[in-house]
Amino acid sequence: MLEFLRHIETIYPISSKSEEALVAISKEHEYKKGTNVQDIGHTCKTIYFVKSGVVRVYYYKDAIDITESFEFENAFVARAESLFTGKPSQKAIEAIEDTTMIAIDSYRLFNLFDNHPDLERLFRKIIESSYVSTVQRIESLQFNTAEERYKSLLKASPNVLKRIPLKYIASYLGITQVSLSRIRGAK
Amino acid sequence: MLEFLRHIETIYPISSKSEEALVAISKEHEYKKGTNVQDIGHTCKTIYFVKSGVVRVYYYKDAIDITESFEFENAFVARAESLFTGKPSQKAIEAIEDTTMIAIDSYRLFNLFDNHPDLERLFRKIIESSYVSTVQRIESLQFNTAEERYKSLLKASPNVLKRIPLKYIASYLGITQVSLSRIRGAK
DNA sequence: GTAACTATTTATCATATGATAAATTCAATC
DNA sequence: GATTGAATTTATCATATGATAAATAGTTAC
Repeated sequence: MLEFLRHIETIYPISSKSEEALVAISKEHEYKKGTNVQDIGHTCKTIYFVKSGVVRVYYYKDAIDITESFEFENAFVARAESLFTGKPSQKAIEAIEDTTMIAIDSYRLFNLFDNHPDLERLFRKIIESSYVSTVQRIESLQFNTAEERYKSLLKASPNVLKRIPLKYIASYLGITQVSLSRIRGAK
Repeated sequence: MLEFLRHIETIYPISSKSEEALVAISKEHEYKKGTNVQDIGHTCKTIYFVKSGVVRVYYYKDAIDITESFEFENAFVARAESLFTGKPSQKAIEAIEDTTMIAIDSYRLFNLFDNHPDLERLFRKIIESSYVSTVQRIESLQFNTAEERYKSLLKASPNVLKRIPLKYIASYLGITQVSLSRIRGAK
């Protein structure tokens, strides 16, 4: 749990009482490569923190597997559209490597907010930065070519390329696996 | 200000003291059709609430005007990437119709959060739902065709079509104006 | 109400990406 | 370490969308 608390401190430092309360509703879990952390159709009641490994969020469009996002060490993952609305999610979370995650019970977390305003602030800030990166992603999908998107991903997160199968990267970029391969080949 | 407070109540009801504090840092402004509410290069220190009218957020890519989003009555607008990072924004906000907005001073708002946790919760919820819609927009840009995107926009917000010039809708959908015209014509 | 300007449509041609299939490389399992 | 299956690349053809230009429709300002 120490890494978890250390990472949180870089976002927004919270009191030791709040730390204790947060730890009390959090549990560490391990997932083998290739297994689902959460399944499609399940209502999201957990916010995860990736301690080690990588996960992806994916869904199906016309029976085709589409990767919505990746999350590496020291990042939070949840299926916001289900977490914040209470509806079943159309997405799944899968471990791409053997992954250790810290699972935070969202129901109990939201209840903590009443007596721990610093926790609410922490999670507000987490959502804020997720929001900012999501908006940037829209810009990239709106008018950049597939090649531009690939190159800026490569520049921004070279580790993605090293640790993630290309087929997942392709759908993340909004193109087919074959197209991505062609773009890489073109040099 | 009444509509403003009434709308807020539908998101998360706040105490009357918090209402007062919020009103104290908010001001009503009017913008003529076609004028910029905020310019490119300006650091965003204001959160706007659209009372009447429509605005769009836009930026330039290779000297081409791209509309990132529209906001109608009873919606909040801000340039998050600047507001939350303190950096100058690469985007502008423009009134598409004569528009009345309520401008909330973000610096003073964030300071209020310490003594008004209900205000912080309100704005956390506002960001949460913005985040959810942004993620849905990514899905639509990731693997839907231009025609699918146009049709679902038409279905989801028929008023967009009525009140927004097509050239703005085109770039919002990630296509050129000419392509959008073709898609509409194809019928 | 006309002139000037802007928005939208239509047409033509070019190109990036999709779809499909096959070949190759890589990885996992016994 | 050979076999099997999965991931990636390569090739071919089809198509949606881009780029450009010109025509038409609609709006604004005097």
